This record gives sequence, C-alpha cells and structure tokens, in this order.
Amino acid sequence: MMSFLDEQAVTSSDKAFFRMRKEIVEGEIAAGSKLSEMELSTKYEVSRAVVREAINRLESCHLVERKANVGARVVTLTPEGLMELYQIREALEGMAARLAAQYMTEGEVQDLEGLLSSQFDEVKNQHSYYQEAGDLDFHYRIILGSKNASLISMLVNGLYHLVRMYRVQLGMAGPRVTTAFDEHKHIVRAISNRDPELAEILMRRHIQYSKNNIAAKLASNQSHI
Amino acid sequence: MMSFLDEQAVTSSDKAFFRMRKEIVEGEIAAGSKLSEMELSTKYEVSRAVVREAINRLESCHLVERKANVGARVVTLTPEGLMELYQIREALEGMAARLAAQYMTEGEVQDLEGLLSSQFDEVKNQHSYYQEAGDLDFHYRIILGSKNASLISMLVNGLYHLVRMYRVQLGMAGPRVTTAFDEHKHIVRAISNRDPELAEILMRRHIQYSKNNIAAKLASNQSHI
DNA sequence: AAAATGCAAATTGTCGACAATTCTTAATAT
DNA sequence: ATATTAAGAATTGTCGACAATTTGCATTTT
Repeated sequence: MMSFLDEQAVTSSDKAFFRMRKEIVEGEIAAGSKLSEMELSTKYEVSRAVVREAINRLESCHLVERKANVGARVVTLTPEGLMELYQIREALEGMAARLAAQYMTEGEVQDLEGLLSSQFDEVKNQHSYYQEAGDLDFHYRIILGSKNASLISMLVNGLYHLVRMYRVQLGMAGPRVTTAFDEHKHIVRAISNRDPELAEILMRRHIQYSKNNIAAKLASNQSHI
Repeated sequence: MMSFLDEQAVTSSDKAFFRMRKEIVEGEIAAGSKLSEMELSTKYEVSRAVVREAINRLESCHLVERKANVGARVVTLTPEGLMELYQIREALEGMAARLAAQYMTEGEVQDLEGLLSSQFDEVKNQHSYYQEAGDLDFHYRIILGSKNASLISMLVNGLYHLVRMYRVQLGMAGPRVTTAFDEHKHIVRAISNRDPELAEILMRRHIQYSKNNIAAKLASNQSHI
C-alpha cells in the first residue's frame, strides 16, 4: 500500500535530498531555520557539493527558499502560505479528478472502491489514523489516475511534501475523519459514473473544506503560542 | 511593458541558466538533444559546476530531463506533452482568473482594460504580431492579479517557458489573433464585474481553444516532416 | 552470423581548495 | 550615545582534479 513511485536513491545527492526532505517535512529541521551548507555536509558526512545540489532540489519543491550569496532557509508556515497552497491544490486536484473520471481504467476504479470500503471498516472500528495515511492514499490514486505525467510529477514530487509539512507540523489528526470519508465516497461515485464535471466539482469542494479545517487549526495554534 | 519580475542575474549560474533557457526555448539548442556538461562549460567559459547547477534549474522548469549517471536531455515536444501542459494551464490559469476577479485592484483592472484597447488598435491596423507578445502580456497580468505568490512563481518561472517553447518552435503567428482578442475582452469584463466564477470559466475555455489551435498546427507539422 | 564478454574512452558524480560576497564586531567620528 | 567605517570572520560561489559509472568498440564464444 502506498508503494507507487518508489523513488530510490541512486546517487549521494539523492540520499541527502530524501533525508533532508524528510527532516524538513517532519519538523526535525525547524521551519524558517537556516540551512548551513558546511554544517549539513559535516552532519551527513558528504561534500558541500552534494548538499548544495540537495538544497537546490528542495527549492524546486518549495520547501526551502534560497537567496544568492546569502543562503537557504526552510520555508515558514503561515496562514497565507497555506491558503495559497490549497488554492493551487484545488485547481490541480480538481483537474486530476476530472481526468481520472475520463482515463482511469475500470480496474483502477475498482481498486479505489476497494480502498474506500477497507477504510470504512477502519473508521468504524475506531482505528482512525485515517486522516494521514488513508487520505493521502486516496488522493494519490486519483492523481495517478489522471494519466497526466506532468501533473502527477508536480503534485507528487512537488506540492504534496509541502502539504504534508503543514499537516504534520500542525498535528492533524482532526475530527474531520468521518465527514472526509463521505466526501471521498461521493468523489469515487462520480469517477465510477464517468462524470468528469461532477468529479472535479466534488474534489474542489473537498479540498475547500479541508482548507477551512486546517486553517482553523492553524489560527488557534498561532494564537496560544 | 512586460517588465515584471525583472529576474536579474547576480551569480554566474544565473547567467548560464538564463542563457540556456533562452536557447532551449528558441530552439537554438534543439529539442531532444543531449546536454553535455563539458561541452557547455567550454562553450560558456565557466566551470562544470555552474553548468550543472543551471541544468538542475532547467529540470525544475520541466525544460530538460535528467537521468542519474547518464545525463540530461532537452525535453521533446510531443502532442501528448502539449495536451498535458495545457490541461495544467487550464487548471492553474482558470484559478488565477478566479482569484484576479477577487483580488485585482481597481487600478490593475483599468490597466488591463487599457492594454486591451491598445491591442485592439494594433489588431485593427494589421500589426498582428499580437499573438506572441500581446497574448503573453495579457495572461501575465491576470496571473499576477491572483496575488498568489506560489501560483505566480509556478506559472511564470515554471510552466510558461515551456509554453513559449511550444509556441516558438511550432511557429505560432496563427490566424487566431482576432478571435482570441474577443475572448480576452470577455474575460476582462468578468474580472471587471468581479465575477470569479465566470472569469474562471471563460479563461478555461480560452485555453481550451488555444490548445485545440496549437494541437492542430502540431499535427500538421508532424505529418509533413 | 549473432550474442556475450571485456577493455578503453568518455561522461557524470564527488571532493577539497580558492575566490568573492556577506555578516559581525570593534574602532572611530560626529 | 548614535551613526559610520573598516577590518576580520564566516558563508556562499566557482574552480580543477579525482572517483565512479556508463557507453562504445573490439574480441571472443557459441
């Protein structure tokens, strides 16, 4: 489960990139903190060149920001940034759902329905770690179902790590589990009915709801710190 | 005119990046060709390190594809790639138009209307180099009007160079000038009326038409080569 | 003759050192 | 005391050399 795109590290820079990405997403390297090339190269026991390349790749994912002759910093999480990110998600994943309704194979649709019913059991039995893993799995399948390689790459290699960063660092295990499940159900039905318009509309609403939910959480976190 | 985001080269890699990007977009470096680091470093009279960094950045723009231990190639232009690109444009620029209808200032809307009427004069007087410069200017202004920094960066720094590459290398100076102008007019009206839904719908249709137009051209080019 | 193997050449990946820029801090001037 | 300047330290940018991997070609093998 969730073993698509098994991006395996072949080069040294790959390893550094994956490791840094993980540490940034999970907050082990704090949001907003400076990334010293020398420091990281001693920490990971590689040359500065591979750290530089890893940082460049992190910049492509929008996980760090670099300024010439000054250095790189991990992005800071802000309500505005979250809004922007979810506006983009709404546009791109709405399109992905539309395309998935057109181009997913019958087998893929059935797998998606299967995933949903297995998740239904989990939710019913209170194993509600649904949000993180389950929600991501659902979205990934639809993204892959779009059959648009550029779109897939943009979302999977690019934006979704930032999405996860927001989720992880705001401690999302929210009460949104069951309602989100219903939303998923309706989206799958639209895809199964080969109704691109509806699939897109429902996906966009789903992401809007999700945005509102996480935004509320972020606002409360901001206040009592 | 068209002097936004004056990305100025501060470092040596910047210069190499900008130059290579220009040469790739304009076909001086052929689509699908291999990028030899050594060759380019002698050609530009810089070290391999800066060429490598430039190539990495070009990969982020989806202008080149890299394979570990093998090398980088300029992307190849295909009908499928074009379809994918325009599906993404439709989603992102549709959202941009929606946001522009909400967040553009009155001044920006007036400037946009001014641009349109000045272009109307040009079209009427047969100066119809409208398509390239004029169309891009129109789209850029709406993208910037979205006020979504991530979206702006994705489109301006990322996708639009690829869009230009398709346009330039397929010799777009098409007969679509006047009809596209009417589409622009209606989009601006929706933005001016602060009607986000309509602005998005019209922008999406505009891009769909544009896609069909360029796809037809690509098909004919493919056949008689 | 076709396929497999092994060596040589070429290309990419990694490294440490040097150059250029920015940041820090302390001294000086107003 | 504040602002300015200048020297020093630290960080990033660039370079050439070496290591690892891939590619091309010749040889061998079936």
